[in-house]
Amino acid sequence: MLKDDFSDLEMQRLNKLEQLRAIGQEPYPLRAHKSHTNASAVALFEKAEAEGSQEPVEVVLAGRLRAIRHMGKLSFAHIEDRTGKIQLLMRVNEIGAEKLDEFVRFYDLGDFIEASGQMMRTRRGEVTLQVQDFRMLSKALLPLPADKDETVDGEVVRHAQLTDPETRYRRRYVDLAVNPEVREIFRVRAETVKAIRAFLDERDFMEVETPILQPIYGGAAARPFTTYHNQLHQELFLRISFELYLKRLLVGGLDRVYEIGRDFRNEGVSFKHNPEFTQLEFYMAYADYNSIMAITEQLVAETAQKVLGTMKVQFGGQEIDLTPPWNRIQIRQGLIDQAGIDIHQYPDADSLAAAMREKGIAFKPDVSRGKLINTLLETYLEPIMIQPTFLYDYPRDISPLAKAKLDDPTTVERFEGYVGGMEICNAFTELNDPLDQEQRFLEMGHTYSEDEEERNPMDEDYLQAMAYGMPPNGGLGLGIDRLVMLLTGQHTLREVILFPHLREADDKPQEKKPDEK
RNA sequence: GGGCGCGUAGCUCAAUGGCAGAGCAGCGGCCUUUUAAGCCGUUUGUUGGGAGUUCGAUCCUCCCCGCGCUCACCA
Repeated sequence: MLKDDFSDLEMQRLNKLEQLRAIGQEPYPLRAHKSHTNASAVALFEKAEAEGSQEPVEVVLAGRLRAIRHMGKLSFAHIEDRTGKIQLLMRVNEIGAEKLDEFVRFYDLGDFIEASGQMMRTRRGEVTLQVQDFRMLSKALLPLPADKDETVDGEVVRHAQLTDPETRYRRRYVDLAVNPEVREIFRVRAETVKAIRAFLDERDFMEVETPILQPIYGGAAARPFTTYHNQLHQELFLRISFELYLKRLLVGGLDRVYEIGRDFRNEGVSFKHNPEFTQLEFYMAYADYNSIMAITEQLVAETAQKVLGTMKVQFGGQEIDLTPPWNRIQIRQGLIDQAGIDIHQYPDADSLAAAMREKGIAFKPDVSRGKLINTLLETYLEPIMIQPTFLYDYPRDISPLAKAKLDDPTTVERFEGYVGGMEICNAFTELNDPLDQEQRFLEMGHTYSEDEEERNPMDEDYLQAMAYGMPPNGGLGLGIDRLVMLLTGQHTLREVILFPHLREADDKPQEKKPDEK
């Protein structure tokens, strides 16, 4: 039972709850009767004040008790709702000794209360609700972390703030309840997604939903999560991307489609990787990677403007200017400049590997030319792309769904967008030639060994769809979580994902799982 | 998965191979304009879990759990 684990502190609160019931006060009443938000009550009072009105401003406010200061025959408190905090003043003159005593004895920080009365201004000038009556809306049995705010020269200084990351992520509700800046991050996140939708909707894109449980996964090089449908006796994969389904829709005449949703990748966790993450993908018929580049920088810049009111963000101690046009670096030229290697002089993996070895660059042996080039990108280019940059023209062998360049069959029309040294999007002129696509699938089958899980399986139905005719198109995948990191100045995905993945908390240490060795 | 670091009261953090502490929160008082309210008094704990060394372990050693950083992985 819940209360079996209660500490003395928590038992005290439970006692208070029972005492409230004993005097006929329901600690969890069915309904509240809040008439104003805290902010609107303040605004209402200030307006009346400005107009010199003598009419009392009567309101019913509700919120969570965040500060209590008892002073004998009166008590001050602050309650907080979604619009902020407001001070309550409870005087024995208005509410009577019995009611004041009730507040002192049975109400704790963290409780939700409702209070009615008239707005007034204290001697110190704070707009305050002078309480006529109040009641419990919800008794909190567990105490919230005891933070306290101090105002020094107008700056709010937080004391004893909840900072332990494990508590913050595992009990995000507590984190949100006591850390307003965390609530702000998720407000920005919600606004970001809203702005992206608006941007695409305005351009006649149609939002769609495609399968998350897929019989064949594809569209990215990643290991999938697997699951099983009991009735159908079918192995299923959680999608690693939306790509192949969205492009099928282009075949069906849906020229502009997008989806915002969750991808799942069974890989390591890091500051920029979470096993499930939110992705935007859109596909646009009759576009190519050049037009997608232009739309992408516009999308990100407009979103920042709408959400933050500026296209300049602070990230990693640097100011990043998202205003279009972004930098554009062709991979070959970028590597000539930064690594001193012209990849065109090394048409195969062996020769490129030799050149890299000569320069003392560490790399994994026995990988494709494309993967070697990718290593070069990560080493030489990624870290320096702080200001928004499109890196373009990728190796064909690591881009099986992108169309090759006319004058260079080893290179495809693909770009990735980097901001703050972090990849935020990936796009290409989509391959729409079914025979070429089939060839690519076959090549992937050779490039990756049978047991490599990021090997993309041949998707026969996708090929068939393409064989019916797919309009030329460009598509984009953009990591929403990473974009929100950028817009909120956070340096780990965990800060922008409400419930980030953590290892399972084990209350009974020493006990190994049965299947563990 | 590897390496490094961390885990002490509800929160933030001290401490020492020898009785485990402070502030806030809590509890009991005083207090009618406070706002980290103040003043007086007072309680907290399996020092993440287990084992070992030791007369004695929160401290040293080992194992386990969790978190963080980092490497690997991640077109």
